[in-house]
Amino acid sequence: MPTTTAAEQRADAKAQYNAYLAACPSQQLLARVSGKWVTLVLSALGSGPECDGDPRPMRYSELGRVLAGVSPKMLSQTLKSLERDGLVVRTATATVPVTVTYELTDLGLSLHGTVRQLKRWSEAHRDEVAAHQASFDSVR
Amino acid sequence: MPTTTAAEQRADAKAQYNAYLAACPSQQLLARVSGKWVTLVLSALGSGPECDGDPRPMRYSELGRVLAGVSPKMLSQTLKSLERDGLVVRTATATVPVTVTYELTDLGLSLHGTVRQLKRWSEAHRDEVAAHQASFDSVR
DNA sequence: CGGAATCCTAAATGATACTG
DNA sequence: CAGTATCATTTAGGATTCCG
Repeated sequence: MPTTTAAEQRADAKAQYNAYLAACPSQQLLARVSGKWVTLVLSALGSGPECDGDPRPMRYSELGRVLAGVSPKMLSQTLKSLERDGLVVRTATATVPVTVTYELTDLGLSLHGTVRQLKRWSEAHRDEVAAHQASFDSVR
Repeated sequence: MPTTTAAEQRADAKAQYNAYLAACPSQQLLARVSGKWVTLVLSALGSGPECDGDPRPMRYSELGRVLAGVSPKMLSQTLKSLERDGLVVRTATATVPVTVTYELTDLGLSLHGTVRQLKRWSEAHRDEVAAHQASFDSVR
């Protein structure tokens, strides 16, 4: 029996996939940055709780309140990854109950600008997309 | 036994989350549009296989080749959702083995422009992010 | 208050085989 | 060629509990 079957093909596909990622390396960063909570946190820190204000530092619990429904786990996780990427800074003040605030860095602000564009696109074309969906579904 | 425990709290969280989505409705579209394969397909159709060319129609199998590693399932699924959203058009020609091509619509092109910006951001700041990650990790 | 650790569920994703 | 159907797996996400 030849050794050329499923295992090889799988390895091959992986290799090709990695080759594609190597060709478009930004996809990896893009993927990391496109996460659900990443966008939301970025949005909150960049636009304030009202979704359209100015960037300002926010506390952990405040973020938790604004992004209602987020579990502490996801919030920590997201904030930590953003801090690791240098998009936010964490500031801990040693008051009696500890006070921790998160704020966008310049890098984070620049990304927020881009994300904001994507958000604007979403807002601008939401009706159009919805209309397409409706007509598509009605045919089915 | 009171009926106020896990189930209620879960429902409550859901409700709050929905409330937040209602406040920022574009997040839904944003989330749909930020999917891994969505970005990749959009990229391929918008920039050609080389990742930096011009938009042009591509065949199903060609997309499968370019996005090496994608399963037929994910490819179909992604293409169908994009078609449903009105971002791509599917054209089937009744040749002997069927020929099917996918192409960006104007709407899809406009999104591709925005995604391209995000990609550019990723490319431009990749080193910076990597540096931040490295220094962050070295402290830990 | 701000998180870390643990356990668990559901959804996304993928491999594979089969059909028009 | 262009998919669909099914099953296995990975992973994201979330509830809960405890620590500094």
